[in-house]
Amino acid sequence: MLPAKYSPKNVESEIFRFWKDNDVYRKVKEKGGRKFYFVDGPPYTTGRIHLGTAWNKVIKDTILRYKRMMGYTPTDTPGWDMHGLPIEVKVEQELGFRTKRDIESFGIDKFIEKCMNYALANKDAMTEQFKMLGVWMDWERPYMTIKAEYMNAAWFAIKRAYERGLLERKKRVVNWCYRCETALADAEVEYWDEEDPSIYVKFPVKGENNTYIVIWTTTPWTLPANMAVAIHPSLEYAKIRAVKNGEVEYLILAKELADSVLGKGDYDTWEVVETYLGEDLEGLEYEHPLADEVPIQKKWRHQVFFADFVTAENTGCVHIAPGHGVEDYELGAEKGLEVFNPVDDRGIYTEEAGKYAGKHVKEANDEIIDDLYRKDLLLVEGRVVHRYGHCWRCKTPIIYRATEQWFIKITELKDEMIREIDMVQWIPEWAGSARFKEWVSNAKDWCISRQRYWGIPLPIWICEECGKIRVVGSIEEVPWESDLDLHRPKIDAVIFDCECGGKMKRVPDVFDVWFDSGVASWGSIAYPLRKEKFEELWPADFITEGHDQTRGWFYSQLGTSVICFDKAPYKAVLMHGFTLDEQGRKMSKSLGNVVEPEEVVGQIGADGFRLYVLYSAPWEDLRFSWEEARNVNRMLNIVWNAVRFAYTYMNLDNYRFDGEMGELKIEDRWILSRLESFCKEANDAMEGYQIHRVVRAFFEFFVEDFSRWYIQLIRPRVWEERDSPSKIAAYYTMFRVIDRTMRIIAPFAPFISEWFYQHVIKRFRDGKESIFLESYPEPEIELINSELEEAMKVAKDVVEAASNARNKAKRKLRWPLRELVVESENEKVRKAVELLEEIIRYQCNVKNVRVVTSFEKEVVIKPNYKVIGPLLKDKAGKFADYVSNLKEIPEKIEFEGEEIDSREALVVDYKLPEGYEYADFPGGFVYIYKELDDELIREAYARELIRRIQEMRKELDLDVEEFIGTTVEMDPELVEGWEDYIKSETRSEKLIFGKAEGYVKVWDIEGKKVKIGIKRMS
RNA sequence: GGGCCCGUGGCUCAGCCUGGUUAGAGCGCGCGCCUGAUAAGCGCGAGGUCCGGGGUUCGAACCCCCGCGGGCCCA
Repeated sequence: MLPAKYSPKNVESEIFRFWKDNDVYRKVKEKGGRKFYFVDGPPYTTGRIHLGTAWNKVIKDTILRYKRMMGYTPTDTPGWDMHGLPIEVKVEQELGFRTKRDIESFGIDKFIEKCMNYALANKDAMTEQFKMLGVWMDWERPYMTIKAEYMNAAWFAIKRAYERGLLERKKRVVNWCYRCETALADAEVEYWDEEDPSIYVKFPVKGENNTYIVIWTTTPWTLPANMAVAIHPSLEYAKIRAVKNGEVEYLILAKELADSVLGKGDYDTWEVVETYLGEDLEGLEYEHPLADEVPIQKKWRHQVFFADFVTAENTGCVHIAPGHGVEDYELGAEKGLEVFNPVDDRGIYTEEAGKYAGKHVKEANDEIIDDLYRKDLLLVEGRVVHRYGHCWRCKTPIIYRATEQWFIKITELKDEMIREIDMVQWIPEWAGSARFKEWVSNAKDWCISRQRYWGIPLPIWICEECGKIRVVGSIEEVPWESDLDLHRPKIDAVIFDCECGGKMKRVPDVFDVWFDSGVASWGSIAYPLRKEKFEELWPADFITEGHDQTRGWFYSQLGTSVICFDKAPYKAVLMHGFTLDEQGRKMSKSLGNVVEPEEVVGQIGADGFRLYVLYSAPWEDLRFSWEEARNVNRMLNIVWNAVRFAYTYMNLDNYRFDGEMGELKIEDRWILSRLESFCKEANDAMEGYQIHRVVRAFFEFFVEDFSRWYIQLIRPRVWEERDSPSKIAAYYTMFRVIDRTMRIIAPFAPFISEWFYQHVIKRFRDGKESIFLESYPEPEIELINSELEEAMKVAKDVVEAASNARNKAKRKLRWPLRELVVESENEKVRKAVELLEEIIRYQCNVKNVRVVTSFEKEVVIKPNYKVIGPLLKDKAGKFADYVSNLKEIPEKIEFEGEEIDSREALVVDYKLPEGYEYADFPGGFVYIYKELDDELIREAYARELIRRIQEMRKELDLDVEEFIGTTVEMDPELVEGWEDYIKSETRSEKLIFGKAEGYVKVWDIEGKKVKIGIKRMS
């Protein structure tokens, strides 16, 4: 016997042990087959997996297992993204560090060691979590971004970029984190709402008294670096005469914005005295508002320029600081402005900032506002809530700073990248054609340098004497012994001799971590250090990641790959969604709505977890719901029960699956057809990576068709004689269904399918060591009989309708009825009912089934009181009289001068011949004859009796085959003629009407007291 | 301001690409039923302006356009 209840825990621990003890994973891998290059997007080694990463790996594992069963040997090297700021920040926190100086004095070597150990420990912890989900990857041999052979892949790429003229060192405004003291890529900036100062500042126009250009800013700290004002050439500007406390001043700003701006200040009156287009203002000079505080500003001329990016917002005049803004910088470059940046790495003003030197920019805001106020250059001061960028790891607000950085000129590669996007199969299609293309076409040059420690060192050496650059493209050009010794500070000690006789030193920067993972498609197979695999496999056949990777890994890989090979590194990309909580919110610690994968697995098992996450469309966000997760578990329980049913009887009969079909009955042919239809659906869906369709089809087939319908139909057949051809057919059919279905669903639910393979499938036929050494079933199309499938649908509908009619007639199913009539004008329906008449008769518990095109019933038209009541009030009664004379529904009703919609006001009922009840179904109507005669009642009583004896047998915990003696205290006439039936159904050797003996219970059958006694015979 | 996605009973979601009976499922709710797969299971019922508005079409949840609401990303 199989365990009565499905216990995921027991199933999983047994299978884990089985796989481990027998080294199954290795055997499956060694089976060999066609190549399939899968690249794992490396999760960052945070130490814990969350629902999203768990979902991600489950999708991957399902695809890999499917591919293996399809005869491929997919690469299944898991990856780990191990460098970067997040780990540095963690280690810094652990050590209580606040700045880079703390790290330097602690020792970079020791710091790096800490980071490495931290990353490695996290990797190990996460590996265990992934294993728990049943993910079969080569955990012993992962690829890691910290390995020399991997770092080599990044060096190779940067060298290629350099050779192609795509690597550039330039001063640019970058996102800067002053806590981490490093540049950040756009992808590393996270936006959320924050409150900042919002100030309107008056810039004095040169040579004119009391005349000002008005600008607006949320970053007062950038004003010391102001170099210009930008306006839009075709926007209308105005000079406003404004009066405050009797004093007059003139303000220049966009005309349409004047009232709203002036209204904020404390002016008494104002009026437009002059208007001009932006272009008339070009070249207008002004004095820097903080020229006294920042003396160096007196060196430069300040004037007004055009810029297209100016919009009619705020004042229409934009403060330009080329050292602190991307657009500012670009405008500055165009107009030849100085890139003035008086802020250092830590966000502290340098000496150049004059009076503000030594202050932190965020602290200087207030002082600058005060100074402006004191000088009467502050029109108004307020606060504003707006979206502002933050360092995505340490959450510090970023600032913009012009610094020297290393860039990849993505802008020159865009066309090629976009062309390559079209060569890739995207699932869903819009992930590539819309979302990713949009991102790439807006991409800017990629800043790849970081002023940090824990990362792949930039392999760029510069001569201190002549400035010559050497980009190293292979680790073989530098001394290295072990896997892990290419990090800082060791690599910093490598010095080359320059042709000029000078010394070449390495640029101290490390790579942006996105560059690390960007080279995964060859780094993971150690190219170019080793070449064979690359030549055989590249590019990847398939990758899958969440939609956040549009700007992440999909992008970084495409960029590096186009640089190195002019080609996309992947052929197919499945983009999946995000996991959210039930309300659709992000899961976060602060909201307290985080659900841990272990928690889910603990409740419903790994198979349950997997099927739950694979149940909905992968590209949609997944709102996690415990309710739904448990529901999947319930369905698995039905699967368990269905298999257990089959097993129980096949086992009892020592069944052997040898291809002998016996005599297949129509329901057998039906479920075998459905099996192949399901199999076809699964195969088709998997080819298009429509994973959820397989899971849905599986439950539909196995729970709905096999368990709820087929097994109900064949229950009597498993009690037939051992060599009965009909029973053999049932066994053959059930076995085939289970065998094939388990193999189809194995990639999705590996534990339960392996368990059934070991305990059920191999019990009745020879097999392989593991289900994963079997091949994935391909549909046998010739067994599909769509007409029969259609017909069975009709039969099911009829049975449902009959059940409905019984409900109305208050006739429970145990009570047999004389007749069931199906009324339909549809030829297909009639044929189906005739074909499956026996099934309908048995399922509906009726003696006779009849099909007619038209049943003798009378149409009765009644008023719909719900509608006409409120409408006609006291006239409703009169209306009812009027309606009672109608023979058919008229199009329109004119009643007492009112026009009434007949569809709303009338309801149709049918008057049936005496004794019938009806219900409708999609093909027509079903009628049952509900009257009982003595013969039916005797049968009904017999069944009532049987049912109770069965329950008593169970209460005594009797074996199914055990014989009993039964004594019943009731009028024997009630079941006359059914004695043998009762005896055989209940395995009673004797049935005596007399004093109840043995295990005795008193029952109430339809109001009659009946005492039943049973006892064991042996 | 831009791009993408989403909006279907109280809840979670299929269906939409490829238009075609009366729009489905599960959960929840109400009423029943069944029972040697059984601390399960099954049926029936109530509950839907398929976000709104226009268009294309003989026909739109589905295709197109314009809105509204939500999410993500970008500015």
